[in-house]
Amino acid sequence: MKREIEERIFQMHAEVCKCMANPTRLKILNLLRQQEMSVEDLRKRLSLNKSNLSQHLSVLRQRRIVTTRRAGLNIYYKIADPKMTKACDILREVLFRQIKETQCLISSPD
Amino acid sequence: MKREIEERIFQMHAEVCKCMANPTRLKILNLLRQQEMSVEDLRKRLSLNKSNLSQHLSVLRQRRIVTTRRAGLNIYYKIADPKMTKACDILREVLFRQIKETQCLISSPD
DNA sequence: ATAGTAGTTTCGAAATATATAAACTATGAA
DNA sequence: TTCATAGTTTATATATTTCGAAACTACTAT
Repeated sequence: MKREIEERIFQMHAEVCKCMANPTRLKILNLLRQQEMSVEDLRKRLSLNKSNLSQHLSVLRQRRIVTTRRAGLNIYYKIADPKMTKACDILREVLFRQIKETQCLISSPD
Repeated sequence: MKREIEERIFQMHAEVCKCMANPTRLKILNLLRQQEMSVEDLRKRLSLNKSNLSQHLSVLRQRRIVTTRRAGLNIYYKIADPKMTKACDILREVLFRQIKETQCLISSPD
C-alpha cells in the first residue's frame, strides 16, 4: 500500500474514532443501538437542546456512522453499520477491565 | 445503575475513545500490535520528535491503553489489553466499508 | 563527578471541538 | 398563505488538543 494512502487511512480511522470520543455522541449511539429514533425522541431522552444535538448528529452523519430517513416532520436516525456498536462494546470491555483493576469509578482516575 | 455513575462511564468511555482519535496514536498502536518497542524505536519508525512522541505515549499510558517497562536506558511500551487492538480492527472494517461505498480514499470525503 | 543517551515534563502558540443563541429551512395543517 | 413543529446551520465565545522548543529526570559509562 502506498505510503500516502496509508497516511490517509490513519487519518480517516482517527476521524471515525473522534465520532465516538464524546460522551453525548456515545449516549446517542447507545440509544440508537436497538431502534431508530427521531431527533425529537433523542432530544427528550438526552435533555439536550435541539441545536447542540443536531450538531452532534451532524458529526455522526458526516462520517456515515448513522443514516437518516425523513417521515413527515420527523427525521429518523439509525446506526449505519452494526460493527460500530460492536466496536463500542469492546471498548467498554476495555474500560470495565480498567475500572476493575483501579477502582476508579467514583473518584477521578488521574 | 445509578444515573451519576452511568454518566461517569460515558465520560470514561469517551476518554478511551479519545486515545484512539489521533492518527499518530493509531500508528503507535499499530506498531505495538505484535511486539513491544522502545520510545527510540517508535521515534525512528514514525519520524517524530521525542517530545511529541512522549506526549502521545503519555496519553496512552494515562488511560492504561499501554504499559511500560524500563530496561537500562530504554523504556519499552506494549499494548495493555489485546481487546484494544480488536476494537481498532473492527473500526477499520467500518472504515473500509465506507471507503468501498463512497470511493473517497484519494479525495476528501466531505 | 562529568558526560552522553533515553525519555518526560512544562510552556506557550496555533488549531480543533464544544456549547449556546439566533437565524434559517422543510414539512404539514388550517 | 400563514402558522406551528421539527430540524439544520451559522456565529461566536470558551475549552481542549496538538505541536515544537527548552528544561528537566533517569540511567550508564568513564
